[in-house]
Amino acid sequence: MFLPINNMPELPEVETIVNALRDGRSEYRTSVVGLTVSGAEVLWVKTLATPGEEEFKARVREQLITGLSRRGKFLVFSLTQDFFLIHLRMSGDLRLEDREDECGSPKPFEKHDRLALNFKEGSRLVFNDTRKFGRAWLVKDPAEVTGELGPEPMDASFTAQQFHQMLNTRGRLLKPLLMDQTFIAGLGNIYTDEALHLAKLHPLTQSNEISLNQSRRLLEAIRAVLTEGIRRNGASIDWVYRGGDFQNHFQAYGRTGEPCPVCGTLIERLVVGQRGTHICPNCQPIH
DNA sequence: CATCAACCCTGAGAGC
DNA sequence: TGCTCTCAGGGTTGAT
Repeated sequence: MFLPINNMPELPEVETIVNALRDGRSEYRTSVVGLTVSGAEVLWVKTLATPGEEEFKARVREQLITGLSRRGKFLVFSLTQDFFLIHLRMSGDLRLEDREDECGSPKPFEKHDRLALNFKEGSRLVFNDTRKFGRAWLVKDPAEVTGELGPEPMDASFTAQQFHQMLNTRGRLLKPLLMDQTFIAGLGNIYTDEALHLAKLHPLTQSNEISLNQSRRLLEAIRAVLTEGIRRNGASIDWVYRGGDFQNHFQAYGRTGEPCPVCGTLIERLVVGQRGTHICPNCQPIH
């Protein structure tokens, strides 16, 4: 059975990293908020989406990190003059570490390190990304990057009625639509499969055939799996995000051929929208 | 507007 | 053992 070695950060993983990095918890011993950038190092130029390397290095210098938040799967660092955004994509990860070891000699970069912000305080934030899919932006307005994103699923002002309306005004297959970041922000392959299983909906259902009750159930399921992901990460970021036994908690994702925890029927794998998809054929019948 | 395939990459695992 | 081949993943882009 295929199990991800990589992080595959979705909304809960990004939320966990943002909270830990902002509050100086878990492996991040201090907060990044309050640190001042003294310089930047670009180890893989394509990781930097915008601006170009030289402008980035010049512009980011002397800026103070005043805040850190999340929008969809993007980390959004507020700086004195700009916003610095990071998308971890498949394999991205962030380290906050001292630039020197115990002996006072410069700490070398690790394999797959792509980008680093050095701080006046002596530490650095390193973006490590094995598969090079991750990206970073330095922009005046975060909307330049996140402007097209759909609503935040955990936003309390986002209602089932709105969700139902959105589903019904599009004629799309349910799973690809949920993974479309301009439709709703933050869901990836894992949490989409989990939410559909919990809501007892088939991924190939037409979005405009979803009833108000099903929309309500689906939104509740999305919130439940995201909340569970956040809660578990919050309880134990290291083993969750670093790939411990977190997959044991999934009901459908990655469990091809294993019994559905609800009814015992064997989980099946299909491909929907070019993505590996896991369903219980009994709990999630095609309508 | 919706769908689909190619692309960006690496490393794990299979087959030989 | 070591080689080659296939495949997984999120999101962007361009064709239909």
